[in-house]
Amino acid sequence: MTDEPVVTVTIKDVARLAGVSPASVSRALADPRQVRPGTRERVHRAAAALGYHPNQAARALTTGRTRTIGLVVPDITNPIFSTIFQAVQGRARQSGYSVLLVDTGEDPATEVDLVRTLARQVDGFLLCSPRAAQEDLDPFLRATAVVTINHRGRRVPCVTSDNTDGARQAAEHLLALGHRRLAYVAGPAASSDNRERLRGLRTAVAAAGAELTDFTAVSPTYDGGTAAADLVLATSATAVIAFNDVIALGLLNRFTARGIGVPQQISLVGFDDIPFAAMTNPPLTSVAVAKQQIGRTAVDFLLDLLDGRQRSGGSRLMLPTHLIVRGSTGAAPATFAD
Amino acid sequence: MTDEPVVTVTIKDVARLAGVSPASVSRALADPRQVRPGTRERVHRAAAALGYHPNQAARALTTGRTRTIGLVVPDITNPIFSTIFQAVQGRARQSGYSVLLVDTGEDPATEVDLVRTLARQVDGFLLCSPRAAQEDLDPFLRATAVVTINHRGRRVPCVTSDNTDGARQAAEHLLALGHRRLAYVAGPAASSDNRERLRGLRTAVAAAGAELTDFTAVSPTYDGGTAAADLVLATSATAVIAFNDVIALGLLNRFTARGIGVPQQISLVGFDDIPFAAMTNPPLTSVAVAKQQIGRTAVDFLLDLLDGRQRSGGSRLMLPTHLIVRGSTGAAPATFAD
DNA sequence: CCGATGTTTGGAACCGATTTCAGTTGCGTT
DNA sequence: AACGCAACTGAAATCGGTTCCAAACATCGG
Repeated sequence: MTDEPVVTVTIKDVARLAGVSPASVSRALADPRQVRPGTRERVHRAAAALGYHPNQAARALTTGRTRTIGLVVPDITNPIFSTIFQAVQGRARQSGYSVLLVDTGEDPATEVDLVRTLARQVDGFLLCSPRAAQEDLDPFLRATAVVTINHRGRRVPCVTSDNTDGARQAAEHLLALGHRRLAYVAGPAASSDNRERLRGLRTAVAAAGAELTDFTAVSPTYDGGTAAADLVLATSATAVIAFNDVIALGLLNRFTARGIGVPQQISLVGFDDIPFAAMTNPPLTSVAVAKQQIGRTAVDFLLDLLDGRQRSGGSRLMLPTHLIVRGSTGAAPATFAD
Repeated sequence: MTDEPVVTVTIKDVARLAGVSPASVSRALADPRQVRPGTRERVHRAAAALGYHPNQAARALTTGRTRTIGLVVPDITNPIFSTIFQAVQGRARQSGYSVLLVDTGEDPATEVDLVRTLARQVDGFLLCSPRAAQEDLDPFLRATAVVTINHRGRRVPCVTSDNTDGARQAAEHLLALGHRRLAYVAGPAASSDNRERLRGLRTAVAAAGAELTDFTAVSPTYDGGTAAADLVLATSATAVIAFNDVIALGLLNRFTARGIGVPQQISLVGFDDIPFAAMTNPPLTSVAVAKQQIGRTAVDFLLDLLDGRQRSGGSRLMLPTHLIVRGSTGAAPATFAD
């Protein structure tokens, strides 16, 4: 109807058109109960007519809130993180927040650097699977609200998955299939997910009197997986658990290329249950985590923190995991004695 | 060394410590040539000691620049877009810009809505594979700088891929393998990529006197692909080209589930060459696009626009594509006459 | 009808930077 | 030593909102 403004329309323009002061415009828009119905009406009409949208920078300056949250992930091309991003964005938007996505490229130094420079631009951070040491991040986080995802920090709200139990499920599944020698292709040492997964495996494997070897992948990526494949094959393991699905896909690809049958000769389990896990041949058995809920809850925790709300039970949540059995796991091959 | 500030440190704090005015601090930090070496030195020392980082909101208010760019994508879980994000973030960071990522969920209405509400918070947008109609977006973009990716707009800078040629390469590859009946599983109608790919196919197929059927996938996703698979099988096509790799993976999965041999019974080609394309069984033949360069160039174009620079040759770039032949394409099956 | 109370409202201060403008300083000339 | 010019610096205005404060107004009870 009216022409869209080419120049920016400010609160003063609205005030002038509505015949009130800027203060009243601000009030009418922020909390309608503070002004008389008639005034409110005129202000809203004027704002709509001019297509007024408050300047976020100006608002941020007085309120100290940017209405932006930073989501820090190691690698957005890993579907686990892009899925979490979607959940985070969805929930954030409901509360009028935007999401500044930060990809650290799996590099702890970059992570620290980016967090430092962005700390003033966001109201809070969602640190997803941080790779940097807690103490390197701490200084910058003192002034900024933080919720960690996939990482149990000391006094920081966090939402995590029950990795230990997920690992247990994976191990017991394999043990039940007759596997006695398992291998774990680990992820980043700084990842608490990784430590917990390893711990879960160790416990279950030890309880069954079986054997577990572990390697650390050069990186938690597809290439890291292909590179680790030969190391795994050099052991006599009949089943491999990978730190995540992306590594598992790398392993699978190299195994197939080497003519090693999966699961005939070696069984394979991943973590995260990314969509692609179901698309491979054979489809990948994987430990599913509640990606959507992780993202949503993390935002809720962060907003609680920002608004000074307290959670009964504290802002710490551990979500259950569950094993999804697909075609990449099968009975242990018959071996020549043992 | 010094304690990190718990309260925010402003330009005044630095000024006081350095014994100069806030104005000089601003100058010393923004453009060192404007102040005397001695002053500059004291200011820098003071800023470092206090761990001063300028408040972006305050800066944005005066300068009118937020130093943030918005990257709008249909679906960040599609690796093509997450890879582009990484390239964009990398280049943006070099110039001191942050990236606000916006996932529209493939929905044109959401896209328009998000662009509208965020237009004031970013210096410019990178519209990646927009699904909304140009005229719906236009009003908001009049006031904001825009570069489109994978979309040729009328008077908007853009960086695209040579889809027509990529499609031609794919078609000719298949024709050379003896296929005479091809099918195209299309993407969103609003996508100019889609239109160009279809056009490229039509031209090449027509020139060879072969046949092309096309369907539109319900959505350019894995599920869209699996759903389209049966439609494709209902035709007598011996080769399928999918709008993108994600659809192709869905097709592949359903074909395999139906016991249809790829490429023995049907050949399959995707677009984008996402990393997962190489991991499937058989690995997917795909038309590669220059994801990294697309992202980088788009940022360059946008920054040029923001800084009022002119590009010789205009800010329009079309990058070459090339077919990567893998295992999902093979000779057309021998048919009972034809 | 008046004072007390409560609700609306506008003026002005403020958030933390940048930038204009004018004043000060330093330096090279003559 | 005085002058002019350039380089440097600080005070103050400004960006566009929010919010405190006090004034204006309306409402109510006595």
